[in-house]
Amino acid sequence: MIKENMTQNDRMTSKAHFAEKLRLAGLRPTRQRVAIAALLLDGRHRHVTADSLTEEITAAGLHVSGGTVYNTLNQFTDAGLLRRVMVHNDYSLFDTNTDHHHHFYEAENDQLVDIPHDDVILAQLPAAPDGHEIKAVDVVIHIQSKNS
Amino acid sequence: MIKENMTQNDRMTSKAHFAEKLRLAGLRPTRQRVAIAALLLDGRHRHVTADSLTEEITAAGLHVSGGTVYNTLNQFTDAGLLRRVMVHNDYSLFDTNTDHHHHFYEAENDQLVDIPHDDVILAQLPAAPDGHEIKAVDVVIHIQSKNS
DNA sequence: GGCTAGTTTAAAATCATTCTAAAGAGCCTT
DNA sequence: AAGGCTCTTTAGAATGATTTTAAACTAGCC
Repeated sequence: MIKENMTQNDRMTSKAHFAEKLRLAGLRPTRQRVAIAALLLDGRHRHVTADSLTEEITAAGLHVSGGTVYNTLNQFTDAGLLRRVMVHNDYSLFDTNTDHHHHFYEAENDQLVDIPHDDVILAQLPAAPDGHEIKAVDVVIHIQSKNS
Repeated sequence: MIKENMTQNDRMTSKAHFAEKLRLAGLRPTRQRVAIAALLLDGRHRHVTADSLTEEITAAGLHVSGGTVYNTLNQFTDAGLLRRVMVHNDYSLFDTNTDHHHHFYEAENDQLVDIPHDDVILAQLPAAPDGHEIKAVDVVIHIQSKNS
């Protein structure tokens, strides 16, 4: 999706690409949102926190205020560009992979690992309560290192 | 497990019952822990927060400091007497049902509903990463009211 | 070029949860 | 029943992630 060797022109193209992506999501493509989109929405699958994202932004020689980092993560999530993963409530984790997939979570190291989507989890789901419909199914498999 | 019409003697018996339960769990049966155990570990299945538990304690004409409510919930959870449910990260939810079961979660009303355990969820689980073993599998089915 | 609504900002506010240091209570031993 | 040692509880302060605030910007439109 994003090539290794980008020319100046490629960079501009991708910037426009992210701006367009934001517009389609109903978000005005501001400087900050485009910068964050370029970091998070490049197709790579990973998990970020408000903190780790701020570090990335800084490493890229940019600056975005803390409040905006939080707002942007929430807006991207609401727009379906990111997915919030619930594994603990110390802080929020966001997944750049919005496809339907599940996670292994190792509490010892607060480590989250994607479950390859071809490692299919077949589940016979119960019907949603009356008047309700299923929006999403989150499966978190808690793991721990073997004390062998 | 706990009868509707308890005599003074039954009450004392159940108090001893909870004290014993705590001892077996490796927890010294203090006044506060026994009181909370009597409220939470009576066999009824429900979901509580530090806040809702504090209200219950107050309603029962008792007082337990905030710090102790939190400590006790954590200790009960570590001892396997309660189960922590991860559905959002606004505050912690504890489930008095420690049996293996899953949940429906309705974000609109922050409502958590147990999935009847006979509504079996069959899942073909992937193998845990090398050197790890599966400790628990949490399934949360997010639901929303139909806009019919 | 300028308007206007939506956005960003730094700083303050919020809020659940944890920590602290001192006072209290199980419980074992005598 | 008293002593004592450790574990608990307590109220209040501290922490830390996240949200809110009010004022300074800016994207997109006329």
